Amino acid sequence: MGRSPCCDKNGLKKGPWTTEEDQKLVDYIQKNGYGNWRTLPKNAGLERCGKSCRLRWTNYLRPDIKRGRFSLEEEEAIIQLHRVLGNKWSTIASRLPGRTDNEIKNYWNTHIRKRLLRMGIDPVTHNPRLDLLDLSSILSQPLYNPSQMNISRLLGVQTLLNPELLRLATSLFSSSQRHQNPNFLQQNVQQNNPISSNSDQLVTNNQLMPPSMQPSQAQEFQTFVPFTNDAQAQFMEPQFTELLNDWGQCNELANGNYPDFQNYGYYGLDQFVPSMPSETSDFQSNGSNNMTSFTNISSTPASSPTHINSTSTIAAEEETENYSISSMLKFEIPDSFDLDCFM
DNA sequence: AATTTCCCCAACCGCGAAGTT
DNA sequence: TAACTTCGCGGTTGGGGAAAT
Repeated sequence: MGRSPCCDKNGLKKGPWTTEEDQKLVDYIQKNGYGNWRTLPKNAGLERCGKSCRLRWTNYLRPDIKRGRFSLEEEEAIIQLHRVLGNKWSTIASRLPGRTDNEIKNYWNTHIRKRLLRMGIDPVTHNPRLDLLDLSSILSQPLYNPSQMNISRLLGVQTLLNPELLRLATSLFSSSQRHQNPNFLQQNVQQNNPISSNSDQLVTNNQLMPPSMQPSQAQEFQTFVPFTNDAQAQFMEPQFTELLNDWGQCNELANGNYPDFQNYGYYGLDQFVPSMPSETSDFQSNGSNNMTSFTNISSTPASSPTHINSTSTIAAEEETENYSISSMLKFEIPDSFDLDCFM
């Protein structure tokens, strides 16, 4: 099918809309509706193309548009929906009453996406970024051969690799294991939530996460992240588990109390927040699984990545935002881990 | 105070899908 | 079935304000 211009552009105005134009458009639509965008501008007395009128109406003038900042709940919903839907902005917008696809897209690109990148998370896949560490090259090296593994070698490696990168590798490996096993997702979802058994169902069930989310709904949202420590461990190759054990010992030797992270996967890594001493981190013990854990608290600056922008208001804003993201993605990069160079 | 740089977001553009003739 | 029209989506741009220098 041949493309056709949306309208005759000769003499048609472009650029920002004036209040007079807005009023004309609103008045016309209130009286006549918006059946035919092509003929609408002429009938409404506007020197704009129909496309411009439609955009102005749907993105700005529509009476049901919500104004102002995105709430925490909305932000969480966007991230969760984006995880499943990708850049389907219109579909995402349909789950967020009062928000337009354009608004959500802008918010994603200017706020959420940047923060995910800063946290070392690929905003497309929602997984830790592969370019942070070429895991395959590591695993293909003789180092990966357990028979050749020893602490001294690992210590040598540590001079080349940031421990946090190694931690990322752990989660990446676990994630790749999950993808190689087609039953993994369903198994885990069923383990976590016997009601919902596939991601489509999850999306359908989450039209919009309400501001005051019920526990059951919260659980349903959480199943978007279908990783559990047990299941994670189940799919880890024994050799790699051994490798992780060694790494754990290695870190223990080097840094002191380093928890054994053989049971940590993508989901559980947030509880294994860095051995980096953090004066403001809330250190606590998780009695349910005997694993030492840190919990991120929104009021703990150290839980956030290093701020590029030092403005206090923005910093405070990001504290909350980072908490929002990290608490959902169950993944975090420590303050001292400079990711900017990877961006 | 002036200039530069950075960032946000409203608006535009190009394309494909769906509908119509 | 093909040609054409309309609509809607996602990516991109650039004007303007805020922040930094």
